[in-house]
Amino acid sequence: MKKFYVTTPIYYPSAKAHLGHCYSTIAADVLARYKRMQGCDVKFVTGTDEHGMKIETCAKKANLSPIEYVNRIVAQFKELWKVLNISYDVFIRTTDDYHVKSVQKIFKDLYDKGYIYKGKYGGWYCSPCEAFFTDSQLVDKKCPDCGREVVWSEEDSYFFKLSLFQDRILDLLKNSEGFIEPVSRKNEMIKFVESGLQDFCVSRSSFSWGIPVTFDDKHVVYVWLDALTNYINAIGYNRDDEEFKHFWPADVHIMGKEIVRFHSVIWPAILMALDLPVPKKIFGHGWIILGGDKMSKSKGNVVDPFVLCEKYGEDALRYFLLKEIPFGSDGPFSNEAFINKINSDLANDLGNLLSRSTALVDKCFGGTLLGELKPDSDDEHLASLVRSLKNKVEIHLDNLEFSLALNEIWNVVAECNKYMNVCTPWDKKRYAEDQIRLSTILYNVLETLRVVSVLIYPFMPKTASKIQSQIGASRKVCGWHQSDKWGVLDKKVKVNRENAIFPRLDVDKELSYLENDESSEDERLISIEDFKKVELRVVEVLKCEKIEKSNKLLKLSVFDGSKNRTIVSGIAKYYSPEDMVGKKIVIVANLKPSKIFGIESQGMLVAGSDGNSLEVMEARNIGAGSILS
RNA sequence: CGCGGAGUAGAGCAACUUGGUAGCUCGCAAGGCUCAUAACCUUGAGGUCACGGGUUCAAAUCCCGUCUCCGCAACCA
Repeated sequence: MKKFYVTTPIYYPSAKAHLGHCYSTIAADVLARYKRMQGCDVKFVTGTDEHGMKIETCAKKANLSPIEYVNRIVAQFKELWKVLNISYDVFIRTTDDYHVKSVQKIFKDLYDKGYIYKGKYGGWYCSPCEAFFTDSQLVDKKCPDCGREVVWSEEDSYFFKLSLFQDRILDLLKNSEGFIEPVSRKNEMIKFVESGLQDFCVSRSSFSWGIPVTFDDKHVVYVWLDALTNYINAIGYNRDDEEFKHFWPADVHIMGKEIVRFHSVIWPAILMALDLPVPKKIFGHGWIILGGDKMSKSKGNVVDPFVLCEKYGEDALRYFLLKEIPFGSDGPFSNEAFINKINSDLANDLGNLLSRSTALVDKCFGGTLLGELKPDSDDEHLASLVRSLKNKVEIHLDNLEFSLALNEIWNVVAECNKYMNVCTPWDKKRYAEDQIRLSTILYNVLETLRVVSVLIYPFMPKTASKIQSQIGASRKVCGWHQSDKWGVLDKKVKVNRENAIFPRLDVDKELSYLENDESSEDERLISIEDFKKVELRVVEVLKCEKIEKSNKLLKLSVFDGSKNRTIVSGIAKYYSPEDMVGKKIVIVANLKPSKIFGIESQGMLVAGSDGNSLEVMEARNIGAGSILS
């Protein structure tokens, strides 16, 4: 059986996953599903790159250990992939034990072979930010983050001898057909390599959140040797030789164009140093541009993939990203374009085709076709288009031309809608004498839908199976290899008409929901009277304990100025009981008491959360019992 | 002169390598149909192809220059 190994980058969990992460991952998922359908032995790897100073800093800010911090964000990534129906085989974390061990061994091996040596790394250091910057990063010779003075500083570092590989890399870039795609990026990389490669730093001693260098405990492995080697470690390098040899080299690494350089220069050099083959293809896709006034106004957080999936289904998002933006070029995302695309392509074209055809089968034949066919010359055009569709889709998918593949499929959908308009199967007079012909027309439409459903499966798995269930196509006629056959569907097929697979959306309504514009803002405004109804009171925490069997809940005893109250709050993930005792915090004092986990909670504490971290509002200098206004 | 990409109908894009009446999708307008999710089908309106110059019988397409926008500039994850 042929193997196929596809990867996404491993993402940096310093903040929530965004649309760009979704884009790479969805593309990789489509390929993985496509190859599995074809019968390949597929390995699809994604994961997270969890080390580095930035994580260390973010964790400190959130008052967490680095591992606690990344655990939390990694959980969000995984949740998002679940929501998006991503069928990865391996989720590798650079904190995984097997990865850590392998990186240490790789580091040592390269050191022993002489590809890694000890040197000095210099940079502009900003001590409040604890960060190094290069000359070019400085803004007015000051720290680009905080604007303060920086000082030149040097530290010992291990370096990888990238310079040694210049000729071999250049040869690879120039002479390996299809190694970097799209080709425009290839020329860029060649220019870059020709300008001369310098050794790069592979260890740091200025922070500690990383994989320790086994033979020099001051140092941790820095970035690329840690991150890039995930691609071999995930499939068993230094651990499971058989598995590794089966899947390596990767068939394609998918990534955003900004990291093509590291994958096409540094990564092959590392592999060469390890005497391993280089990957077959590096594909650098374009970026999703978030434009438009409304979007930038609220800084892009309007585009929350979780919200989009929940509201419109993951298939709609998967479709939109791959259909609208040619893979390789940049393309815009806007809520408006997204909603419009759902309406035009998914509701009007595909959804409506399914709806009108199954409705007619119900109406004319009580849901079950006659079981006899009477072909006509009208059918030939449609049939031949359908038969040749699989081949076109495969060519485009093999070239990672997702949008072109979808174009071909939607051409057939449009052609099928035309076919119905020409054949007018709703015309009772026309077919009064010829029910078999009528049945045949509807059969042809369902057969087209069967093929379409199979071919869109990699893109929209859930939609594909919805269509198959509605047209009564059994699993055994929905294999990939049956998608270039015409007439496979049972001739006496019984349809199961159900709700619209993509209900038409009201654009204005959806936009105001998604963007919270003025009109809906009015409804959110409250009067001062409304506000005065809320009694905010400072209380002092006397006792605090974890509630047994719950993950999130703490039980607090507080003094509100006149009496003690019990408050149950879902902050256990962020605060330990010891943290809370003695704190003066703000509560909503006149909230109706309610029972949580069997305990009556007499108020609600006020806390702020950005989704990643949570902070309880404190009132340090106001006495317990004070009312806030 | 650091490197590279882009500027084409209201919007988003294609055509540029291999010069020859500017295509697609959405939107808009008119008509058809009425099975269907006010969906489907047909037709139409709308562009001096960023600007200036050059080569040519002929340039969005080749050459030179100008302007504007956007990435990259290596040790940033």
